[in-house]
Amino acid sequence: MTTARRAILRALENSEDHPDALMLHDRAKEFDPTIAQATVYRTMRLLEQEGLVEKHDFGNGRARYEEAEKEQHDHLINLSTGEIIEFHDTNLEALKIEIAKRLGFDLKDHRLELYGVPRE
Amino acid sequence: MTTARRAILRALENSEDHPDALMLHDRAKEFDPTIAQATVYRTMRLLEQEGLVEKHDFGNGRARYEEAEKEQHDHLINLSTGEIIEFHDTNLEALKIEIAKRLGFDLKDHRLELYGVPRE
DNA sequence: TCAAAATATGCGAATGAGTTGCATATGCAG
DNA sequence: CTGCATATGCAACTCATTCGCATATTTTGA
Ligand SMILES: [Mn+2]
Ligand SMILES: [Mn+2]
Ligand SMILES: [Zn+2]
Ligand SMILES: [Zn+2]
Repeated sequence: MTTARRAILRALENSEDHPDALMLHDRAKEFDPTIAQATVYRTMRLLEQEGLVEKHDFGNGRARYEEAEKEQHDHLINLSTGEIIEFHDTNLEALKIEIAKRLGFDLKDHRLELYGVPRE
Repeated sequence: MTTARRAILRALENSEDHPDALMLHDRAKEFDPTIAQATVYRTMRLLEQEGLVEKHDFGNGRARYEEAEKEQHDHLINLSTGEIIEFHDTNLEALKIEIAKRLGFDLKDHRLELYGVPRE
């Protein structure tokens, strides 16, 4: 456990949004001003492999991250503002598993994003 | 409508899978041997913007394409083989719309991929 | 049918997120 | 403390995709 890693972990804990690696780099600098981007990339890869972090691709070119501990949820992206809204739906979870099963598979992972505009 | 574009369209029509730009380039060469990769990229971007093609990211680095649709479907990726299985579920479609509505949004787009391994 | 205007192409160079080699610095076990 | 294992910073690299530009093809419309 190094200074750089502690800085990144803290940056992550303090984040309520879904930051990308560059944002995390900036935020981690507050705790370790000399930290390099490469270290952020390496650390995020490590954390993801260890299952401590979830990596998302919301289609803006850069991967976005969040701590894995939270309860299972999916995301709705507000196309007007870019805001990311988290939601959880039990029926949906069950349905995903059931669909996989119907096709002869055990569901190991999934990706679900909804893109919408606010209802006027 | 140019020779290059016709070649790409034909390559796409003849494809039953979800080819990436490089695969399409190879396949299009059959109809226009001098076609350049840049043209494939440009044309796919155009087709996507026109809504004639759907672009997917199945997490292998390269974007995958298919004709915009036959009928609405989602994808299950067999993690053991990489095979892509298409499926359609009415309940799921309805549920996605309903969830968006519940959150105060009109659903404009969505992305759903299931990743699974064959049940033993 | 033809020439000019409009568009698309091929090529190679550029981009940008992410990765990696390597010399140095840091962390940790003894 | 010391020594070895591991992580870091930096710069160079990768790889998919985009772009500039000179040239070629298509389209327009007289
Ligand atoms: Mn989820
Ligand atoms: Mn779909
Ligand atoms: Zn989230
Ligand atoms: Zn498909």
